[in-house]
Amino acid sequence: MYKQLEKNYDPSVVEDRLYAKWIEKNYFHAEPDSKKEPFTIVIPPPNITGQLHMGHALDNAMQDMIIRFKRMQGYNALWVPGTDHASISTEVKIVKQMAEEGLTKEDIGREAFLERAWAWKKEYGSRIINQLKKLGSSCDWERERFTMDEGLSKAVVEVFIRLYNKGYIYKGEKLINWCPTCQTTISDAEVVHEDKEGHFWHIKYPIKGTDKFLEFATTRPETMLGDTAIAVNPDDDRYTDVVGGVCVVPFVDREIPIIADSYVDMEFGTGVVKITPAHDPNDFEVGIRHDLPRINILNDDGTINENGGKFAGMDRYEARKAIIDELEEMGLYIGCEDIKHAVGTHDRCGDVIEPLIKSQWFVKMEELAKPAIDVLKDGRLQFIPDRFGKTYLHWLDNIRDWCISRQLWWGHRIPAYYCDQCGHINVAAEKPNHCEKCGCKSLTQDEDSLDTWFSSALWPFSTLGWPDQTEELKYFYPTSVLVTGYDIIFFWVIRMVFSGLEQMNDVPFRKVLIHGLVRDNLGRKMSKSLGNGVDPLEVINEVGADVLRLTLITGNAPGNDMRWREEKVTANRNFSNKLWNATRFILMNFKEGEDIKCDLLELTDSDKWILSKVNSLVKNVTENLEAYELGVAVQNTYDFIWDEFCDWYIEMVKPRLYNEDDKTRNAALWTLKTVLITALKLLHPCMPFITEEIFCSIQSEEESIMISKWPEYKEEYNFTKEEAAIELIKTAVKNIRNRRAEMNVAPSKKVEVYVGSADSEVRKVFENGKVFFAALASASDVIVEDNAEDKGKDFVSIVIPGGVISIPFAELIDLEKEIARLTKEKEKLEKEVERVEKKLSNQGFVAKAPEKVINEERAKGEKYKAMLESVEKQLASLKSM
RNA sequence: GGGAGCAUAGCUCAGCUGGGAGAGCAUCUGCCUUACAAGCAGGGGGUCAUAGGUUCGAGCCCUAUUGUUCCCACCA
Repeated sequence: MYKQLEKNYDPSVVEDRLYAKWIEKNYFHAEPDSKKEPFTIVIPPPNITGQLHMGHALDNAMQDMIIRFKRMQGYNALWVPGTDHASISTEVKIVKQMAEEGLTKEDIGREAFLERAWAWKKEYGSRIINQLKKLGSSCDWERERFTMDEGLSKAVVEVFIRLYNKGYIYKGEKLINWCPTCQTTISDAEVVHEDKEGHFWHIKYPIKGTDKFLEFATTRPETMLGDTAIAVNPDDDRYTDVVGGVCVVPFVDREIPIIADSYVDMEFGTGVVKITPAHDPNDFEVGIRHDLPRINILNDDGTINENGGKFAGMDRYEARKAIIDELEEMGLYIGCEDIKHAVGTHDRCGDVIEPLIKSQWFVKMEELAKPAIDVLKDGRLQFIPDRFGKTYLHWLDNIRDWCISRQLWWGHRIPAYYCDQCGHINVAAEKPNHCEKCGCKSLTQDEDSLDTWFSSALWPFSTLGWPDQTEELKYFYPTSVLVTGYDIIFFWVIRMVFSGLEQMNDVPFRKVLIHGLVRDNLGRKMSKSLGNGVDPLEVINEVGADVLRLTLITGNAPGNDMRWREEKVTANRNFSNKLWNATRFILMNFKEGEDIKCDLLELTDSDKWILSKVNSLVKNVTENLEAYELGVAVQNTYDFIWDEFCDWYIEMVKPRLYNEDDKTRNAALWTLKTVLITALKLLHPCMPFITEEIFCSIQSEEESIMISKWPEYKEEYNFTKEEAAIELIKTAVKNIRNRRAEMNVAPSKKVEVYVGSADSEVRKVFENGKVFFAALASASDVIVEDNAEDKGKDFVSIVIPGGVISIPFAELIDLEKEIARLTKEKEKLEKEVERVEKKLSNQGFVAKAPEKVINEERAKGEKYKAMLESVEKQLASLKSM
């Protein structure tokens, strides 16, 4: 009936075995079922290029914890897994791989390239999935999806067409972010502004027809090759006479107007700004206002193009230097100052982004953003913690159109077909036979592909079958909660929200649980370049997934970053060891075929105490999990198991277990088992493996803890009186241990302990708890008596609430020390009494504080007064010796 | 320039709607007590950043200040 446990718990063996069992039993799978309430999570799909790092481990540990909790609670819990094609990352990897063979994309062509990419996906795409399994993730693997699989690609095309037909997607010539390294456009969200050391070059342009100059400063001198105006503020008296004049751009000898525009800040620098509409967002706007030409001076690889005259062909930085050199020779260079300024860089490759004008595809955001703002404001969407809602709103309030086309091959190709005859754009799921405008049969598909995030934006509904109206979609959408890091709100969360609202007319998820970053032990970001990353798989190999998960879940609040500390791992490993050994101990005491059914009436005070404790814990943990306070929930379970259950209850129960004749032995066994199973269930969502292993060893009715019923708070397990009784005994035990330690009494020395109290209730408590009280207090015998008077010089006395404990330590007593100790005790109690009395004599307190608080204070006051009286008596008696 | 977070024991961090300051690690003392030395028992250590305010009562709410971290932003 009961399987004895191995001496040591070996996660490396157990975890794989149990995971295989869960898979085999199909526990992770969920089907629509109108009789049950759904609870859905979609995984933030990891990149197929990715390897599991601590961020993934945290994110997925949290999701698994939530989904396991909900599954046990009786929800129809579905966790949809999958991966993202990660267009840029993957393409870069494949290009690199080809480069080693001396090949380029152009060499092999689009089709062959895509073949390679799919082969790559096939080989590496499952890697991170297997790593998620090692973590214990209870995803429904039958529903695993990939952003480029057939169904999801269909969804992408469908959304593109719908948005295009509504006018939300358009193609236009705009200033975009260009990455010269990756040779593609990127969205605003992918540009990170980094403070970099740079130079501020002061230059002057000659004013045509005069011998005067206009002086200005720039951080990018090479852009002067594309200057089409020079601007001053209309209110700037210094320049009123030159406005309307013309400057000459050196090298290219272009004549450009001197214009007045309020965008120019008079206070800054010389109050003169060169205008390059083709390479600067502000200048672009100025250019529109003044109808200026836009001259692009850059090639896609970041070199200067033919518009750069003699500098054509040079790299942008090379040209920068050459221009300064030549300006100096021409006497147009004034000087240079070192400055620190924000430079836009590509988040993937780190290269400096060049703003330039290209014809690209955009999603018009204004209309789409509105409902996304509304759902947060009206509470249909909620961030945990709340504050991230502000980040979300701020971004949406300032949103600009989303550039979705990428000059990449790996991804969803834009479903737009240009008529070779009339140039009309035909947007359709399949290549049309003829142009819808002119009927011409020759059409060419757009070469570009879509931003990776365009497909992941659809993830919450595309994975459930959309655009088909599947049962899954109807049942599981909207999903319940999205778990992700704060660094991904802009990229993904926002785009899923407006996409869900637009296509499904409902939020994609009701809640967004935000977590922070896992940093190294010095608080630095884990990064490849620093080499400070901790590999979660190594941690799993060493201590198991349970301990990894426990370490990630505990000790930090939602949304906050956490530090990875080796000591914490060790402490948590020790906890799992503690749990294992506690179970071993319990199982050792069960006998084959023993009946452990038990009536509540058979329970002792201590049984009721721990039952009552675990009952409160059930309530507490459930509430915390429901509020997504995962760390608090687990911490409370941890504390309960270690402190209350192991350190106190098991110790209390030992004498009963060791004594075959003890009539309450069965009650003890029943309580041990009941409490342990309850605690295991509470711990299961966080530590799925060890709890399953123990659960299956200690009881035989159910086949798995993960499909067992989540414990519920039961009023009949609420034993307030017994709780108080045991707390009193604990106080007595602690005091006795303390005194013994202070007096250096060897733990092996056992002496009688007298408990004196005038209160029959108190006497009853100690009578009832005599057996374990003796064991815990190293007593050879416990004598409970109604005499609470001091026992004189042969005894050490300890005052506890409601009574006095006396221990015969005559030979150990140092009268002076004892008097000093009691005097200190007396002073302490006097202070307490004073504090309570002050509080109770405060009219405001008595009038306004809740009754419960006042009563508690009164009770404390009485308790302390009685104890003080007792201490005073003792002191007097000692002093008289 | 705008916004947010953090500041609690030597270290790393909890502290849920305001009712007498907690954990882990570290440290000191004593224990191989038949589940666990990856353990047990006991101790020391905090005017909860500073200054005001609200309240009967503030680590928690409000205001300001200091330090620190992060996010957003087109000052050339």
